[in-house]
Amino acid sequence: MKFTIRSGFRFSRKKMSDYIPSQIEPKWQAKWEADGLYLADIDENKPKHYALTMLPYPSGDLHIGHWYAFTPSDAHARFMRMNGYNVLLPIGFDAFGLPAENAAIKDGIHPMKRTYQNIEQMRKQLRSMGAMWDWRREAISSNPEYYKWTQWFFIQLYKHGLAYRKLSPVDFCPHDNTTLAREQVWGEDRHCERCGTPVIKKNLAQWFFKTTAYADQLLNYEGMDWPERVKVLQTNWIGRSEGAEVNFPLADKGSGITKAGNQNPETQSRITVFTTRPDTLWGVTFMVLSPEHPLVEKVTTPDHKAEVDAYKIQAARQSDIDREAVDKEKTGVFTGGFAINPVNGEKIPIWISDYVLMTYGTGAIMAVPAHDQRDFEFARKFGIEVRVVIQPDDIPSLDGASLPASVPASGKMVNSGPLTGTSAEQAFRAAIKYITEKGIGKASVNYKLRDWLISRQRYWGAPIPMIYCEKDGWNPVPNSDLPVLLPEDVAWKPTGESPLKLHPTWKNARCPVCGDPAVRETDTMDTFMCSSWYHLRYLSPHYDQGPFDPKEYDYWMPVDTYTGGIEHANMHLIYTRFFHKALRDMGITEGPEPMIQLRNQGMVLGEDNEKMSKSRGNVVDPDDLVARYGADAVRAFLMFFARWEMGAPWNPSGIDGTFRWLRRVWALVISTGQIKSLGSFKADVSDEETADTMPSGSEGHEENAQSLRRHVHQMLKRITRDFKKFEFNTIVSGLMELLNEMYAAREAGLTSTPEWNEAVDIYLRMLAPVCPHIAEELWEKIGGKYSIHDQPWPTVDEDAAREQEIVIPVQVNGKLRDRVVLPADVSEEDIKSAALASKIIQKYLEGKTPKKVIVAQKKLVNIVV
RNA sequence: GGGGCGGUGGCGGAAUUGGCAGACGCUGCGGACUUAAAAUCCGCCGGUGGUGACACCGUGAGGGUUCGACCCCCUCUCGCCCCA
Repeated sequence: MKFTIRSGFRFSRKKMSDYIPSQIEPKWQAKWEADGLYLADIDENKPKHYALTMLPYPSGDLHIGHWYAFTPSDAHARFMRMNGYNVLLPIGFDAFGLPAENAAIKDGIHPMKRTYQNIEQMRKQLRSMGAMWDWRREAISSNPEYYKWTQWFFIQLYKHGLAYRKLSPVDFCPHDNTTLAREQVWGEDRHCERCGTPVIKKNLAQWFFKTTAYADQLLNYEGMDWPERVKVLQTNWIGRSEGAEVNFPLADKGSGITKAGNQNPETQSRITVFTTRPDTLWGVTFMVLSPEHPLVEKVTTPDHKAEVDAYKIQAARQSDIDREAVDKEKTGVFTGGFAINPVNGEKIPIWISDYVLMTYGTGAIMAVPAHDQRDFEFARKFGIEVRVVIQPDDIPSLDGASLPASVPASGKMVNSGPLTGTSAEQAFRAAIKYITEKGIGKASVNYKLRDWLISRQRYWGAPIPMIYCEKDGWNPVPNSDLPVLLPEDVAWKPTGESPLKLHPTWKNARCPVCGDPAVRETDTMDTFMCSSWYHLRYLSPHYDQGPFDPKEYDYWMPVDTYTGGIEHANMHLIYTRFFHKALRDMGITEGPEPMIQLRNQGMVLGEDNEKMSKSRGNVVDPDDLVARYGADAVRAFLMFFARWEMGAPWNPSGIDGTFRWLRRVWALVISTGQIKSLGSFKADVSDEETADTMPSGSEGHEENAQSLRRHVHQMLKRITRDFKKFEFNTIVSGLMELLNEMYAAREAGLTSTPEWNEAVDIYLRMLAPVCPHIAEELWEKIGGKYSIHDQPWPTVDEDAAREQEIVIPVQVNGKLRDRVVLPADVSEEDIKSAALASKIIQKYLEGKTPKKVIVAQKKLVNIVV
């Protein structure tokens, strides 16, 4: 059953081996592994490249999203490897965390058992990707050898004054009597996920890291090749604003029903506010405290107590986002108390409202309704005076009583004591100077960034290594006692309390200072703590003299390329930067930043354009795809089907095209490259022997061979550029395009030329990072030296890539009318005359003399008539 | 309300950043091969008019700058994300 196609090329389909990924992929994966092909060891003779992808959580099933994150990152790492870098691409697991524990509460399987089962399963799935991970460096954050150092870092932060304990409000379910993590609070009414009871805020003593101490440093992105939008997200999240703190004394210090307790009488008799607009101090007509503010009790008069208490309960149930929404109807109650405006001595009422958050600034505001929209709405709703202190230049004199909305803050100051008459811009500085001199306030910088709350009332995390003694207070566990191991014999009663707290003996310890009986902290650490330093643990996951081997650190750090989802911009990526800077100040790490280059991938959505989820039934299973199309096709399709940083909805039939492409690659190389060893031509074409070795043929034949070579080198240039830019979709489309050219070249009978051999050679090397298995297999089949992944990236021959002829589009009045073909070295003058000489162009000119002829380099001619 | 990103054929997306819009792929249509189907191969595929060469229109809408705008500027609009 033989057949012939036009070129005279003959083959028997029965004899030709088909492209069957399942026959080649596991084979090569096993060989690469056995040969240690991807093990990355320190090599001072090569430039290093540390390629890092965000640490996956071992959910137990590899998601298409993992493939989307990992395989292009792997392709880029492979590209760097072929470019002569000693590349480290590690992998591991962010193995602590809530899901395993919640599942345990449901079905009784121990989180540890489940986690390690999941890891086993995911290792298998990950291996099917054919990525170049160095598995020796696998790090698992729930291993004691890992979390020992997580705890050690906690202690270092504590010793350097960057970890502290304080009361903080958390979401609390009054029915289950437990605190809840943010993701356990559901719905608009914010109810408990387990019992449906609306949650309240409750103050609990918890551990914090002083991220705010590094707020200004975190705003500096010097030398960081990070996407602009991530920097913007972080800048907004850190939210630096300059302003002033101003003290408002209480009008009647004796009144109120508080038990002042042991609190400082000074701070008990005044309200401190943070304002970004100290210039509007004379326009203050009331004050608002957050319902949780400690002074609320003190300022509230007995006749307002019932109302205030009721409001506090209601406010505690809402989320901060709901509370601050500008378009939300304002609510609040009057406390009955008054404060004194320190700049003019006026007595102003103190209200409470949920639009003031305890977590921003000081939890209290001075309200200037004329120049702040939220204050304005509040004042109008409750009939409070609106007083204009800034008169915009272009509007007639404003009257607070009739103002329809707050007015923007530029113009001249009015009704503002010493500031009256100055411009609003100058008034900002003048006001700060004034309050500083009078001793009623000072310049201040406020950040939206808060200190990082790391306590979790949970079992499956690294125990916080602190011990409390009645006599000596809180002290860190001595280094020699690290790690503080998690007990395995824990009860899974869904009490909501930390199982560590309920364990009969675990919390009992000796005070490291006096040796008396003491108790351990039973909370565990936020898993973001584990992921803040995993890039360091990868360097030496079993090292026991410290968190990492300094030799490895010196060689590999910093991370050169970090890839992952943009959703981590405000959490993980800020925490890890903070961590690095804190460690640097302790002399543990070096350099300003842990990760030089960051690239984000988007998200693969379901066919229905929705986020993939089991409940929606739109989940794409990568294992099924691999079984059907092979890992190479899945990899290539994920790189091809969308712009990587954008992501896109899944297209179920698109992968067919990618598979067809690989089959065409296979068929072409098998049928034409079978063949001789590569000895007959140098992949490295720099020694230019191609012209001599070319078989004699017709002129056209030679021309076609040159044209093939030109296409190959032009594409090599494009693909090299696109790899550097992480533009994977055009890498794959470029490879498809070049394959089409090669099919045409085969039709033209070029398969026995050196140019053809070079084309196949370069093609496979360009394919190798994208589809490592098929490239390796075909490389072997054409007699290439194992492994293709040890081959250098091909070099562009600029001369070969250069066009001999150029096609110049010619426009008349901006409309394309003709094209002229000219030698590549033509002068602009000749382009002009050729364009004008064109018959078609002549027709459009209708004998008129052009007003202007624009020759845009060698790109285009535009004739204006 | 503020900030960011985006809107290009039936679909995903290209366009070397101001110079031929729609590369590459999917879907669809037509053809070859086949007893037939699958697979494969070849061709067509933004819209309107025309048998046709061709003409006009066309990158969310409107305006501007420019010889020339998917690209730069202004106004608006829709979608997604972040912060309020």
